[in-house]
Amino acid sequence: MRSRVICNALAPEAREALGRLGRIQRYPRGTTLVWEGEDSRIVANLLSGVLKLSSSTADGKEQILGVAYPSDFVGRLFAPVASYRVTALTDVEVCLFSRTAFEAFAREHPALEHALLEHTLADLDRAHAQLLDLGRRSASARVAAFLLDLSQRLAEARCAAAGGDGQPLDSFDLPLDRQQIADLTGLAIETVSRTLQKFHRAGIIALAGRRHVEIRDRARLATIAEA
Amino acid sequence: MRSRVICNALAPEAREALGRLGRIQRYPRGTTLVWEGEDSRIVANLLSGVLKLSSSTADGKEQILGVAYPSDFVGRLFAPVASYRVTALTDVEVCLFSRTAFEAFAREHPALEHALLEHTLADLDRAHAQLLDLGRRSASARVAAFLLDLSQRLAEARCAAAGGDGQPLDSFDLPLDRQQIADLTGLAIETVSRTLQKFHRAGIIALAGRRHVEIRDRARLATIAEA
DNA sequence: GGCCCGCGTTGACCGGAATCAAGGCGCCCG
DNA sequence: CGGGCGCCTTGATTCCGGTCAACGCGGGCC
Repeated sequence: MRSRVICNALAPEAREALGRLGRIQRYPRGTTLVWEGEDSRIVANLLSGVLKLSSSTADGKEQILGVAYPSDFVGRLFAPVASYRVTALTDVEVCLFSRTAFEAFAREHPALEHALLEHTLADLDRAHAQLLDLGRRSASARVAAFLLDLSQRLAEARCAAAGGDGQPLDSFDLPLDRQQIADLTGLAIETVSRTLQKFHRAGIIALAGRRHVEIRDRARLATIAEA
Repeated sequence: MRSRVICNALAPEAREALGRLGRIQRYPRGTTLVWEGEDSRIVANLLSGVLKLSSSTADGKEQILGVAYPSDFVGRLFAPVASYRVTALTDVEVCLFSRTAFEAFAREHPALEHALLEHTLADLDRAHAQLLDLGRRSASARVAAFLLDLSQRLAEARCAAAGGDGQPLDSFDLPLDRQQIADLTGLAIETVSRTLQKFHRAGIIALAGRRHVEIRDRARLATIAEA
């Protein structure tokens, strides 16, 4: 399996040239890096931490479109305005590029555009899965699917960073608070809370503190997520 | 504005070479070209007609992930299995390619991969808009948004084919029946029917026959779609 | 270590859309 | 032009999840 970091598609010298275009930047939890509707001037590679990509209705209800983990590429290439907001869910470290400079560089390096294409197709697959969830699944199924997806993606991010084995994690801290889980799953915060407690009482998961989760019965969770 | 057909990104000789890889094929309405979960062996360019891309839950509820119009590229590159079903909503004419042959050709032609990237990013934008709809909007807003989007995309497809001006159409035939609109908007068929009748009684649209729609008050429809 | 703020949980109630159940009627066929 | 099938509409009822409201409690801060 190839690395998930897009710049690894490049030869070492090209990678170094790209590195010179970018600059490392840190932001504290809660910072919004890009607002929906504003000029799309930057794109970024997420080095550490977790970002949310979100959009909202005119009357202020928010929907999280996706969550980015370390090694993910973030930003909308080839569009003058950003169509979603990008916010740090944890302290984050990103490698920022000027969108236009990055685009020009990509034009010169087909391998990079190829990697971006594969990455974007994977994002599209995830969006499709989320569409099925939001359109056709119950609250329980959505929360179960969220937990399973999170455990998988945290494991992948850890793998990309530290060379773990990519097996899903059974015990982890939620990078999202209850409201954010609600925004991701298209539910109300109370429904998220009730559903998590229901899983807890059923012995499917364990909850400790506000953020810690342990998956105790992955198979049952998967069954619930299917329906 | 560049053409929306991806092969127009190529120089004439390359376009001809690509043409030799593909073959034109017609299918009657209702044909499923690709099943979800089966080997992903083909990709295609839609020449005429309308396709739906859909996925379903274990218990059989369907969600339409997107609808493809003439000039759209369809299929999942770089994945061994198809993640969604592709079905003809009308009689269609497509230019079919072997997925692997197309991929190899794209590797040799960076301009094609670039066009595919832009196309995929546009698909992702549409999926994001649909996520906001399904997660956070009422039945009325979803149906209104569907009608507006359809009128826009039918106009674009007509533009790509016949050189129209790309202005949204106010009068058109629905390529989808009520059940398919329900599957696209994540609603029940009865809710779709009731909502359309409500718009009709309010004078926002006119309905004639089963398929014909005329948008009479686009501004009001847009307001409803926003909420 | 105690206090307090804000996130999370729980309960009561409500409402929008799903579901269940009949008809109506457009449209294709003979 | 008439019949009948299948799509569509309409109505009655249910129920899931949203909303409103109050309380609990974890964890940060003094």
